Amino acid sequence: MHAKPQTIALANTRAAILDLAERLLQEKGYNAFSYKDISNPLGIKNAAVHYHFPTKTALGVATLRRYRERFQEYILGFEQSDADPLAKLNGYIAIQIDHLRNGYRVCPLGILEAEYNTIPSELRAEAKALEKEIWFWVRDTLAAGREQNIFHFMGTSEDKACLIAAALQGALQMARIAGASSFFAIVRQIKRDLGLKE
Amino acid sequence: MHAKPQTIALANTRAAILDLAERLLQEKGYNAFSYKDISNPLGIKNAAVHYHFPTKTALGVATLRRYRERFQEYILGFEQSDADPLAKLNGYIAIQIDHLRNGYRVCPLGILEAEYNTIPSELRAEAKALEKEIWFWVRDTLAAGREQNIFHFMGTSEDKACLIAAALQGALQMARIAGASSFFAIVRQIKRDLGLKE
DNA sequence: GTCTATAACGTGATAGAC
DNA sequence: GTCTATCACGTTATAGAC
Repeated sequence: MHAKPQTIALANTRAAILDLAERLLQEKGYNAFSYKDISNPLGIKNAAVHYHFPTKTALGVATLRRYRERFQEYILGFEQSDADPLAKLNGYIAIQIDHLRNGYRVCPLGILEAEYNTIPSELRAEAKALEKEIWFWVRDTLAAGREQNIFHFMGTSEDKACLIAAALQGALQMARIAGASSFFAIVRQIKRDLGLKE
Repeated sequence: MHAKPQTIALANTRAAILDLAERLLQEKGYNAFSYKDISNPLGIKNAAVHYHFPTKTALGVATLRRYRERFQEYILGFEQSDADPLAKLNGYIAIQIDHLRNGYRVCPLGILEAEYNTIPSELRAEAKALEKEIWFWVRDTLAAGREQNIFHFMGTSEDKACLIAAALQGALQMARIAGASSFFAIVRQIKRDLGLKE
């Protein structure tokens, strides 16, 4: 039996498009990237991109969904290894640091929230789903950490999860203007406000 | 002596354009609003907008500069009335609540940071100036509040100012997806983490 | 699957009349 | 100061050949 080269080629191109779309989304925003920004670097034509993703909305949705699935796998890894809450928090922060170091990308959520009134409803729905998952996970991690006397804070873990998620999202954006040091200042302060040792 | 009607007319149109541009900037972002979005509601033609602001860059810069000057006047009012640090912090939060209640607008800084890689350098410079002013003022307010035993927190007021500024910025954005309640959750938590009574 | 070619539209911007 | 008219360009998207 022979392998099916065309199927492989499809998967590769598709994945390459999604990789680039994800990067462009985080670097420039949904409105500010075009099919040309995708087809040119890949050495293909915009019609080829349309073959894989008929509309820009479909491309955006697929990009965000893949990002979300990757996040799910990431946190699943923590559950399977019985990681402690601090390791989980550090893991979430590590994702943001990765974005920061990778060309000052911002969280896709932050971009889509900023552009919220101008993006298609399908994209909004995907963003909502991602936001919910992140928030649930941060909240549970904070609650578990407090129960184990690792984190110390006043108020509900719901409120604290909102604060930390929003602060990290804002931190990545702020870093574009104020530099990477402002991002790390925020991470330091988040940890102090959880009663963690420096 | 007669008044000069044409001068007054100019000032009115100019101000009306800036009002609308500011709203559009905070609601849709810099890239997503057009001259048509401005001229149509005002009942004028796009050429008239170009008369007052030759380029979109000039319009964006003027919009942001006026926002910054208003902020300067706002904090000057606090200095002249010898307001205490808590009143100042609440004043800053009140600006954000005003944005939230006014059609889920976000902080202009947040929008411009998200679009940072796609906006003209003149706009970036204006955003930097605004960011600096806000940060200095929040930092000084936090430091004074700690000295007066009103605020209580670990770490430097520099770090804490970064955290609070980023969190409020992220809170306005998050509210678009998660609703206004998530914004107020973050405000509550910020105050708790400053050792303020509920 | 990818190409060429093109459609249909919106954009920022300008020239010149009033 | 505002208008009409127009330009040059970039955008998403489609039809049909290969």
